[in-house]
Amino acid sequence: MEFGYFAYLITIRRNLDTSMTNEDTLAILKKVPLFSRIPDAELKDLVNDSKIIEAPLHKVLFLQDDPADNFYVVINGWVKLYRQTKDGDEAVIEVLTHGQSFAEAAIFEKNNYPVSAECVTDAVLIAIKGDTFVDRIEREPKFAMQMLSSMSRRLRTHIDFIERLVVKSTSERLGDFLLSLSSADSDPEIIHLPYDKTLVAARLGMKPETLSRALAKLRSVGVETHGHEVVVKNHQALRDFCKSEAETRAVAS
Amino acid sequence: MEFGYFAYLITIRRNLDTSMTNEDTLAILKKVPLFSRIPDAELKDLVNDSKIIEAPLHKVLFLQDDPADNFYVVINGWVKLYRQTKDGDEAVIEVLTHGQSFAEAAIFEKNNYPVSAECVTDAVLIAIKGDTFVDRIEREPKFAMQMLSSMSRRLRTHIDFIERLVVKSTSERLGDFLLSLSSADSDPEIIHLPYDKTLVAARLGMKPETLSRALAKLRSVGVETHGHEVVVKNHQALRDFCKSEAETRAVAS
DNA sequence: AATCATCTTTGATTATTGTCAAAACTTTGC
DNA sequence: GCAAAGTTTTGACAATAATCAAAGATGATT
Repeated sequence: MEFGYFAYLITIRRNLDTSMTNEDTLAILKKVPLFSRIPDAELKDLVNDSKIIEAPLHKVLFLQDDPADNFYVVINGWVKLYRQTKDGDEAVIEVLTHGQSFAEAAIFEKNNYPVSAECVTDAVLIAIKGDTFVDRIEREPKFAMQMLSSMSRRLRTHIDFIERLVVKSTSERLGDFLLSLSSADSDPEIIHLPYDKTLVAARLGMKPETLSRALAKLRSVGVETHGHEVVVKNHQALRDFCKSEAETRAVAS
Repeated sequence: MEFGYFAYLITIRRNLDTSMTNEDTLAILKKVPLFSRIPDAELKDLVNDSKIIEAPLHKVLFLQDDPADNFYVVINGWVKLYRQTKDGDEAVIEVLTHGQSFAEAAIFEKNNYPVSAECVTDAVLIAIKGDTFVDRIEREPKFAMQMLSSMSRRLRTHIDFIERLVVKSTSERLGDFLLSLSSADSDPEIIHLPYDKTLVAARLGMKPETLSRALAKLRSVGVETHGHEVVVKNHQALRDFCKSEAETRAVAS
């Protein structure tokens, strides 16, 4: 599926260079898990509220406390959701990629965004107008159910994150993260870090220096690093090390 | 409103001692924010899926990974949601009280509970059968919207929690917590801790000893403790100390 | 290939929080 | 009112992670 998805996105990108037709947008929406079970007729309406956005690296999509007018689906690239305090400290809440939606929650109750969103790679997104979408939910229960499922999944990832912050050490959190990126179970596996180590650190609630040292600690359970490639030589040893229960994937598949 | 609510609950409790009628249950449901905007006719149906539960202190309502058959609304008392690791470490995710619902998310997608739930006082709750409720959502969009609102509020409290765990010190977190319990803004204010300090500590992601020391640190910004009573002598000083933005309330009002 | 900027690692040190043990304080039941 | 159980605080110490500074890598640009 990965390959099909990306091949597909190349087509999309070509279209973007000229201009998107409604049919293109519809085709994209159908690929998004959040909308996969929505009948075509409904989706066609939704296209009118949707805008495809090509955003460059570092593009800020919105800032926390901005009025929430849109919610987003990532088509391609990576987006970081974060909180910033007055004195410049940053807490990364999530880092999302293709197929994942965000800021759905904010469009209910005419709220403001609880986080800021910034592209950490060049990215392609769909922005969906909030107010009309809310109307649509009220009319089409399938939308509502999809939304509820999506939000309960998000809730779960937050709970996982909180648990780890509270009970796990930095290297255990890193181990969990690596396992969540793992797609095979056969030793050795080469894992490609999807983004900067600085961002990985932030995403795991630690400083870059600490990540470096956490990575060093994992060498004793057979984890080797070469730039963005991480080699896991013994999955079971790593799982044991971080007392890992079966993990939720960090990346959409 | 507080007083009305409690007076009301006394009535409920008397009824429980004998036995609950459907009318009693309906009256309770109408008081719950989650259902406040649902038409009576709909709520009457819901009563058939609902059960009033009187649970004693330490009663475990469900364990994480149990199949999620019900979701709950707290009528009275306090309930703790938590994660437990194999080696006995515990992460408290939330502590809830009257008017607040929980485990709604789990009933979608026929999932398992992501957390365990335990009463930390004697408590009265409504348990609502999940599967029929999901059907009801699909038929009645107002339910869906209420649910979505409720879940987006929960999402926000989790994001707040994550942010604090990542960027704030233990005493800043404690300060935030006290401010969230604060109902007046006039100095001095006496705040009553709603539950054990051990639980407050867990709820803030720290050890009891650390809470004790955090409390000691806050003395320098005019916070005094006498058992479960905490006196805030200077709200502004406390706010400055924990760089507090306007806070979400920790307790339903 | 050389330069600049950025990212990553390492080292030395400090700050924060956790651990373990004991003492002080509360609460509850008798 | 006293014992027993449970909570909270304090003290000494250990472990963990952050900070600051510098040195190595890596990558992009010319």
